[in-house]
Amino acid sequence: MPELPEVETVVRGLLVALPGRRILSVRLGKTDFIADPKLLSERLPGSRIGGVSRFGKFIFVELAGGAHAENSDAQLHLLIHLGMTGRLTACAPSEPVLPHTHVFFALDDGNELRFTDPRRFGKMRLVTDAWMDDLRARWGEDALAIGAEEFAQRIGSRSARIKALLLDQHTVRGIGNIYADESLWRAKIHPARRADRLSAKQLRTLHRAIRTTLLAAIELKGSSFSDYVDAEGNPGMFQRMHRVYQREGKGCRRCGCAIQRVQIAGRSSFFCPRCQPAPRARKKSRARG
DNA sequence: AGCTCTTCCTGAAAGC
DNA sequence: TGCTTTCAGGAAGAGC
Repeated sequence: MPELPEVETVVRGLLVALPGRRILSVRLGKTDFIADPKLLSERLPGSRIGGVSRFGKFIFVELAGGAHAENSDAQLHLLIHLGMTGRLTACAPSEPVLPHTHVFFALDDGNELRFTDPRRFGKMRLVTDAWMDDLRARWGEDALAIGAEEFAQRIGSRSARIKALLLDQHTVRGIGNIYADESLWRAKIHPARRADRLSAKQLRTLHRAIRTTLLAAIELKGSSFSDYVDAEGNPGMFQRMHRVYQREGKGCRRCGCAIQRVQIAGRSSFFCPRCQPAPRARKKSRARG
């Protein structure tokens, strides 16, 4: 399940293989996850790849030129989301093709960029600079870029449960189920707590916990459970460091108490019942005086 | 408006 | 053993 650290790892790998390369041809398999497959095969051939960067869980591949590129306003770039099982790898064309590989880009150095995605929760589309500007302006800030103050501002006034907000990409971009649980455990905050009932100190602690967790995961090249691999096809190592995720019934690494699991926002949420105390139900307007 | 639930998809794992 | 059922999850869209 690629979240921010996994996507960051893929991008770092692609930065070695892609910038400066020209896309010679495009070959497509299933295309129901591509916004406009015809546009993709028409416009990409001839494009030169510039930078590769990450925004939340999106991979942004900057392009220059390409077929029918009359003016720079119409320059299209490639936006890719790995969804849950997406893999983006650069390799020799002679490498065996994994099942569910739906996109092949032939590159001018003889290598091939492939997109593999069994579940096809991934997304691929060509976007203009204006489209990207709009995305950056209207959607959440990247989880590693956001400051403590803006984080508290975006989160602190909301009545939704904190876990649901961390998963909502319109609030903060890049956090998924694994790193939401790991960050909340680190910050000692129960996933079902209402965001607007967290103290300012807890919001600061959570902001820091998210940064620490994400940066540590990037160091270890992400978490691999089922499908995730980096751009070279290697798994990450952070899953060995997980404190709560997928550890139901096992001992909390801080206090030894058995990790519990609840459903929040339709997702399994793992937490320590002792370190992360449950929210207490407030009684409505009890008669005073 | 804001929040939560449902849906998409496939393969691994659990259940019978 | 082999089939069926359940579950996992990102994010859009529906529903409340």
